[in-house]
Amino acid sequence: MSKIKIVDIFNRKYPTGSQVTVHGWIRTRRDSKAGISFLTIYDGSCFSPIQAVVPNTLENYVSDVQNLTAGCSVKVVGQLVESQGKGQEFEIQVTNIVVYGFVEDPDTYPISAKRHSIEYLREHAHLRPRTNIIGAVTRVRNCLSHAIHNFFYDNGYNWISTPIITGSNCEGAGDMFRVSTLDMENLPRTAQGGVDYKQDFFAKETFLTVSGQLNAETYACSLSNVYTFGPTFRAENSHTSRHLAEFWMVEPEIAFADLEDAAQLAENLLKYVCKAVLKERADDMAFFTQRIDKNSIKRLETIINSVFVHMDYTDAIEILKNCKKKFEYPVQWGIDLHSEHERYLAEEHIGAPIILKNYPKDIKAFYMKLNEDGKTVAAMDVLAPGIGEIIGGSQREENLEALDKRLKEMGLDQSDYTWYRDLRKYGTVPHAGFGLGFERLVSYVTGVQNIRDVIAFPRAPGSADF
RNA sequence: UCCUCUUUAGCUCAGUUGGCAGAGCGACGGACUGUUAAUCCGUAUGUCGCUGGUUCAAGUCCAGCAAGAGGAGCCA
Repeated sequence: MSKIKIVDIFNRKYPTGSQVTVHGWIRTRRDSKAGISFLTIYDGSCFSPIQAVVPNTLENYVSDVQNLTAGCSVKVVGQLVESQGKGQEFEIQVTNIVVYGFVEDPDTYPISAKRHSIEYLREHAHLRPRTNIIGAVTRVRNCLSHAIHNFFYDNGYNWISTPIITGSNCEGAGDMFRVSTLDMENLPRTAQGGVDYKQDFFAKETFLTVSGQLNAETYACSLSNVYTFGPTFRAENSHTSRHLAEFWMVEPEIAFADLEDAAQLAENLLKYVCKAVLKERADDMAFFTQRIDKNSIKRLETIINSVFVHMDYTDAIEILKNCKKKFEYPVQWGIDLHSEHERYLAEEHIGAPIILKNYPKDIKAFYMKLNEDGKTVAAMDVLAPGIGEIIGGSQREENLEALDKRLKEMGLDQSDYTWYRDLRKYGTVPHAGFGLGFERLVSYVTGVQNIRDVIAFPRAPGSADF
């Protein structure tokens, strides 16, 4: 008698006739007057639940089995057999059942067997992993996460755990959360009346990171190929279906590489992880396709089988100018593209992910490599239909003189970037990288439209429950 | 931060011209059944988001507030 995972039953790890023990939770109970009850039990190991057939001859049939409702936790022991009924391959003929926990007041149990709105589930974030949809999202997310690590490991990348707490407030990617142990009710003051951060824990102002890129660059400039994969924090008041205050980001950084290398890496990575999901989570993807978004599987196949379209910003502007579509924001060279423009390019003009490259320098960050035209930088965005920017990256400016010029142009202080500038002083190399929003990837892959439903406990402005 | 929409039973939602608070599902009780989101019969369930106003009368009209959702901006 072995304690097993339900997934291994469907993987035929145990021959029919085996004695098995399954631990899990009740999805539904159906009683038959033939003297048996049918339980569907899930343990999270795969999408499908297992059916357990419980005879009324068990001594706790009336006291326990007859009182089982959705959400009760049980152990069932019995023989694995081919199902006598239609609808499932296998079932367990139960000889012993133990109830660990009943559901107190089933009438008010928030997760009934019926369908709930995704917003309702979000308000019960501690119970929603019990649902089909969040269970499936969780397994796909896990699969994507492992696929990312596998991809980089197989290609010789080192995973760098860059710091969560940063003393640099010049990472340049948005508003930051302050990290402090100072007593907010009684702040220490300098002689000038400002807050005296010398008395704070790190003896300076500190924040939560908005990007691991600058730190990752230091390791790329010695280990050649590295990546970070960790939490990222942005204190922006964004109230949309694709922003979180706390999210996970994948940031590869490659040395002796240019923008084209980074673009190729992005394409290879996306194709690799999509293949992994199709192969390893076919059950969950079938569910998403059936119930959430009928294009879920097709979308992955499109990514895998297509060559990503590359397009220069300058050409994109021409396409937008010459297309018949009316935009709210007028198009001209030099503007930052708006959602409506990116959507048109990815969804209508191409209909697949598109890599936009070489943006005007004035709308991009200081560290991006200035192109020979002197007007554009070697930046790229990967735009996915339906979700927008899923990857943003660039070749980095490796020339110290050019970097300093850009810092000055943008009103930034050289002295804040001492260690970053050192990389250009001592054996500088051309290098490039990008950031992939992990939750945006999970959202895109599953078809679950709100990013708050693809992370366990979403943090957003005005919302940090659980 | 701006614009739009939503808020009625445990859940999903109807509620007409201002006139007795409704349905489906779930829960509970029963019937039936190797069942499949079972089916059939029955029962109970309400601060109509909150506060104020108009009216003989407000779920419905008006004002304010709150929460949620979608879009914009910012970005991943």
